[in-house]
Amino acid sequence: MVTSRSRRRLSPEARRGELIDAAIRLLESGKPVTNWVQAVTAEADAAKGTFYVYFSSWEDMLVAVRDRVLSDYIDRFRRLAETTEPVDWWEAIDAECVRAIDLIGRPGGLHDAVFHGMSPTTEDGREMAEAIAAALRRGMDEGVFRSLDAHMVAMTLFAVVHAAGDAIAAGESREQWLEAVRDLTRRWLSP
Amino acid sequence: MVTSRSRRRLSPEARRGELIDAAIRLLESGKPVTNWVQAVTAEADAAKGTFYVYFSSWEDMLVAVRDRVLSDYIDRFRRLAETTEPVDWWEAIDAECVRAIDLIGRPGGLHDAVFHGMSPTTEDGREMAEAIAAALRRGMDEGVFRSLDAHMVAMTLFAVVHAAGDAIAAGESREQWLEAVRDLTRRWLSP
Amino acid sequence: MVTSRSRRRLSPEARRGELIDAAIRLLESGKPVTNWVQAVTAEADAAKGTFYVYFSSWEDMLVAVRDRVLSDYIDRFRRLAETTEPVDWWEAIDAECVRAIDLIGRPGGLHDAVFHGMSPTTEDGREMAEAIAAALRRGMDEGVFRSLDAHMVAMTLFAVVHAAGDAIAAGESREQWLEAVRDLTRRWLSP
Amino acid sequence: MVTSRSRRRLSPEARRGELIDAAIRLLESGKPVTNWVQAVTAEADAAKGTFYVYFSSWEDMLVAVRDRVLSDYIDRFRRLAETTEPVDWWEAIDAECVRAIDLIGRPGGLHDAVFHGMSPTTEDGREMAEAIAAALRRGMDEGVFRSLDAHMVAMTLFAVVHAAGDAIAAGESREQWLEAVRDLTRRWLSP
DNA sequence: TATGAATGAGACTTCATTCAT
DNA sequence: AATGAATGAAGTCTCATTCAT
Repeated sequence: MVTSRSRRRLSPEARRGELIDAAIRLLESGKPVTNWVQAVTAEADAAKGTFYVYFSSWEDMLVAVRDRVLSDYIDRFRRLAETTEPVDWWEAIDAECVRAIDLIGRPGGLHDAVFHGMSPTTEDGREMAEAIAAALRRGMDEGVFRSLDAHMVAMTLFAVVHAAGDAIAAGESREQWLEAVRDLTRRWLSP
Repeated sequence: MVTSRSRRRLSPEARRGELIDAAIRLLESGKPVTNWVQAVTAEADAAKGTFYVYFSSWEDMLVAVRDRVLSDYIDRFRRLAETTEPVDWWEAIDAECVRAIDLIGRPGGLHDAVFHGMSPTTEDGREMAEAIAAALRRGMDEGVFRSLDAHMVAMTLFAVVHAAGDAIAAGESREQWLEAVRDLTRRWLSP
Repeated sequence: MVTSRSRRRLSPEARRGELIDAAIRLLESGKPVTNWVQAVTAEADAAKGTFYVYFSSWEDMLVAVRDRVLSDYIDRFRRLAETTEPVDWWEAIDAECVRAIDLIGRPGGLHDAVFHGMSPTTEDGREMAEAIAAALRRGMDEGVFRSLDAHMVAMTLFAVVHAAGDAIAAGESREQWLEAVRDLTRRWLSP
Repeated sequence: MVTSRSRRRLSPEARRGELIDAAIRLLESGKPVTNWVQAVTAEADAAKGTFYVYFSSWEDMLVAVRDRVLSDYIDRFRRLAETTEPVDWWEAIDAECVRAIDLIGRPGGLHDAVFHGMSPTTEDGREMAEAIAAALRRGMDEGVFRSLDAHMVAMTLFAVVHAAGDAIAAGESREQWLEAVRDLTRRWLSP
């Protein structure tokens, strides 16, 4: 298979983006990969050496992937925490849970690569937890949620959502798990 | 470093046990290890080749470690589910949660090595989940807990306890997390 | 599979013989074996260590196997060379060729283990070649065979027989090869 | 011994060639080698890992060596079989025998590595045997050789030549063996 | 004599990373 | 900026051989 790729000159931004995209694609595909650097560059139609022009190591790439995946979430929670519009907190929390469960439940190793070992000690972990906690705090302030330690609620919620996603990925019923999580949050967070 | 170790002849059982012990010790220590087989045999005061007399690969050892760690739990839950004595279900659930949190919260990679990727699809995962669910079911039958899908409650509880343990391992307050989990279970499972 | 074999005390002769038998059985079986010492002792229903009571190394065993297999041949050729009875040399050579071809043609790695690398430089090789040559020399002396360098004829014959055996082992027609060898010897050795 | 070799960047073709050359050199040298990959890369002034860029295993390399060594032969026989020029078959067969005997007789393990176990079942074996047989068939058609199964003649001839080469490598007289083979072919193949 | 648990040198292989072009 | 050939440290695993019992 001689895919004689000729030198493709791209802007650094674009090339870096293509590599991250390729990594995410592979991570999501769930195919077992051992030789990551080679697999990613092949997928991105770039040469192996090009990888190291943009990332200093494989760990570095993983950080980039995590950033990309999380920034979406974090942004949305920040907006929730900072908006001046009125927010339907129950609807918001349900929607975010579903969204997260579906991301995690998607078969493939993406969420694992992104979340595994992501404790509140990591930079990313803290940022994510804080964004969620900030939103929850507003819901508590407005009296919609019971007053609890928002940080701990955020972490716990994250764990629950994770479990649901895993179970769904393992073949259990999505509907039942969504309902179960909804039931749990209602019981737990209602004043 | 020639630690000219003399040949120690042990019964297969004993030697296998020593190797598992050594593995658990290292896993718990949290020291970063890359070359596990060599590290474990060194720790167990055995030769590298001896490892392969008892385990066909590192994965195989991990299974043995998991078995060892889980069997304790599973036994206790089975006893709860089968006893004819009256059980104080709230006390039981609290006690088990504390115990689990403390195991997981113990610094080091043991619980991670044992539990990571342990979904209800794995043999061990299913066995554990079932043992917990069976106990919960009795609590529900006796009307102490609300009637819910015991399997899902078990999995979720496991995730929550895991999160608590992780947080504690990361330095957060044990007391506050224990209290939070207690509060969650009360709210969630009370009829 | 706990074949709890209890200590079987055998005369050294008998035990050694059993081990050689087992080795030949395995060699003949053609099953791919990597761990020979272990395979042979298992087959002989003996402990691994017992092997080294009778053989100083695996090479040593191979020598014993070779001796066993060859001694038969050598004896027969010696008898041919030394008998005072009249010999039908054409019949004798045909019979020996068939016998050798059938040994070699028997599927399995025995003949390979025994003959591979057996050049006239090895002790065994020289002995075998000499025995054959001695018999041929008598056939020549009696005028039945053409006068040729008996040693070279022996070696060449050996090679031809080997090729025939291999071909048969590889699935070609035994009858045709036997006939071809017979034709070759007639043409080549007739005065 | 730190032979701080600097990085030599070669075209894949060139590097692969150098590795094969090195392997042939070692094979011919007859030195006992256990760790082939390491020995070959050292000989080729390359790093161990480089070997696996071009060959997936030592077996793979052996195939390449065989191809290299055999292609010469096969080509020559094919040409003989296909030429429209008149061919002096006796001269041709003598020349090829001498050539083959000299290759095999060259001390060292090359021919052994290449030919051992090369039965007519292997791809290469069949190809080689067929090329020889095709040439012989033409000699038979032209009435120079007696009519025989060309395939069997080819295999047998191969074996005889092999024996001669081995004997010469073991120190016997080249002249006598060449003469013996010549005598054999004359007797056997003349109409 | 017999056992089988223990050994460790070393073979094989992988893959993140480097660097000459 | 881009390439891809080259590297070698590091890991996994095998198996003939040893030796305490």
